[in-house]
Amino acid sequence: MATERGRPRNFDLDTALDRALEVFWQHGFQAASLADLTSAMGLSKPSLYAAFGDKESLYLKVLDRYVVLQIEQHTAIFNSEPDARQALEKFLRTMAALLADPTPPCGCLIVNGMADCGLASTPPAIEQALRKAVQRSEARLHRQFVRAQRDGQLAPQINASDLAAFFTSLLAGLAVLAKSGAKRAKLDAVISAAMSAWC
Amino acid sequence: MATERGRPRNFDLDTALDRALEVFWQHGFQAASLADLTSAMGLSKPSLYAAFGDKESLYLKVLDRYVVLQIEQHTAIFNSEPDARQALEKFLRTMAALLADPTPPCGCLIVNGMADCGLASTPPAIEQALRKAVQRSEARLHRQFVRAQRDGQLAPQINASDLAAFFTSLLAGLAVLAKSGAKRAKLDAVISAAMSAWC
DNA sequence: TACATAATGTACCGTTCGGTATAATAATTG
DNA sequence: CAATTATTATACCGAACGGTACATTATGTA
Repeated sequence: MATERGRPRNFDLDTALDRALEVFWQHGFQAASLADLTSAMGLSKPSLYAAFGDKESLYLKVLDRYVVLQIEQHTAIFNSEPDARQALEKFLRTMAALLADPTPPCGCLIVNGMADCGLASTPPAIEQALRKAVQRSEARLHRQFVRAQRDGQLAPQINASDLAAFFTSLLAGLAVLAKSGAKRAKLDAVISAAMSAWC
Repeated sequence: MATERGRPRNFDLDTALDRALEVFWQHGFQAASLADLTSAMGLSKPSLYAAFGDKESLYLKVLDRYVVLQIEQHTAIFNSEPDARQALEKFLRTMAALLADPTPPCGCLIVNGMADCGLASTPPAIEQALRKAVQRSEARLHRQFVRAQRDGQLAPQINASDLAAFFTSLLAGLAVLAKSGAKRAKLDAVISAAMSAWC
């Protein structure tokens, strides 16, 4: 039989993950309690454990989903604008608008989580996954810049890796600045200053 | 009598605060337990409460001390170099070296704490103090840039406020990048790219 | 209908948390 | 040497935590 045996679960895995994403995004791994999670996801603790494992395992699934969605969004923006420099600026300003939006969740899940990486506070697997998430985001920018250089839209003497690191750092800085209460105008001013690194 | 009555405390307030600073720096406000704090500070819970109040009050004292020490350090670096642009770069590279140092505490206390600002996770007073700490740090840079313009070392058409916001964002980004495992060479590359915003 | 399977709600476990009452101890004043 | 005053250590409190055992209920197959 290809059909599932027994009682099927009456909730959707992905939507439940999205609810969990919101909770972790707002509270972080530590501060998000199982009560918060089960309440937001609309299921009981045993159901949560049966479907996603323990809290750490759930966070890792949520983080992976976040990165995938994020990369897709970035790619869509880059593809919507043929001029490489304008595409980057459009990408940055879109991110700034999202970060400056005061309605939760605020900031960036990865940046928020990275701050909690310390001693015993965060499981090693989570720290590792967060580091990899930053690398994935930076690699996405790197690919974009290499392509721009190949297309002659970015000066060849510029180091694409360094530029990717710079703009990754910029995004993280914008996320922190936004959480500190900076309005969108300030983030846009920062972006304008940063764009001078392009050429 | 000007002398204190009763048994004097047999520990130093400032050194105890420094120990608490290390603990909060590594673990953040939430994850730092009273057991961690009393152990590192070398005093019992009642002594801690008598001297510093509750955990939130202690954190606020620690944060204020951190900001004061930080601003002093920044000022010392700026004063050690007459050329404004070189002073800024020296300042940034010194910060990068500290951030990239793998021996704990890692990152920036303010940036780490800012990430935890969400819903019920962090007391409002702490969020407010963290925001103010970012503003203080940015104001320190702003003063430096205004002075540089007055001395003719920074182009007058540049907006000093925007530049201060940009380099504040850069510092936050460097702190996050460092926690994600970036080596000092990468941070230095980011700084080199960022310095193009100066002129 | 009867059985099998899996998800569900409830109640609970041990641990750790922040914070405090109590009692003993050490140091300064007269 | 007493008396005073504040610090100290121990033990404890209620609450919240992550995680789980158990019995129940709902859905599928035959």
